[in-house]
Amino acid sequence: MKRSIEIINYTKETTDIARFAKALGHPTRITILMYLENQSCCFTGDLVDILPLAQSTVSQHLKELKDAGLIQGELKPPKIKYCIHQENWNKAKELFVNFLK
Amino acid sequence: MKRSIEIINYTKETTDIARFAKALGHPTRITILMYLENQSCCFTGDLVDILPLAQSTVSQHLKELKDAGLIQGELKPPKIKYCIHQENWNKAKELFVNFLK
DNA sequence: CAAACATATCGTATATTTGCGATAAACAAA
DNA sequence: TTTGTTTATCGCAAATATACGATATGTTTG
Repeated sequence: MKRSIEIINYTKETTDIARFAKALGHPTRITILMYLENQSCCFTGDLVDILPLAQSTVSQHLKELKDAGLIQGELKPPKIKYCIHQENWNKAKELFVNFLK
Repeated sequence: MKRSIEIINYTKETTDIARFAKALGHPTRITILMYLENQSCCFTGDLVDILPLAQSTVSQHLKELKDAGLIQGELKPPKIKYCIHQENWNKAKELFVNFLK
């Protein structure tokens, strides 16, 4: 897209909140995270079974959650166990609570 | 995009969280909301002065925040005063806190 | 009514997101 | 080593988001 020359210098807090929020900004990803909260952990395949989406699509949503730092994957060959990244989860909570004060 | 025939039936809570999060998923909108939290209210022009973005772009971000229910506009002709929509703001806080427990 | 002002909306260009099927990669088991 | 299992990645298409300038809208003032 056309863009102003100037590059906007947001504060770290601002970009952190926006980054977490963006990752949370899709109902499928919320569903995945709610599932993880209940099960504490799960495999990609479990989610593929639950969600009416292609395996590649689920994998892509997981990647986005991982890139945002909200989940982490642990190798349990040939599967991968995904869990909530508790440290970043707490950080996100702190940011949101403080922001939505 | 290509889509599975099936329409996904997310819970209301899921779509509510995702909708709020999506609106919060851009640093410019976080900046606007932080400004509103400090000033309590402001005019579109104030934000145009602060942000290195075109007036139409700022207006568009405000529309998204309004559509998500996070802010509300009050006519103070010829200006429009924007404030945080406290009721929905609290609702968002509740949803996030509960979700990020 | 005309002019000035503030803001929204339109039209458009580009970037990003979302989804799929196909394929690749990594590992276990035979 | 081959086969099966699981997951990630690639390539593509469609949808949505982001940004801009131009224009429209609504209101006050002269």
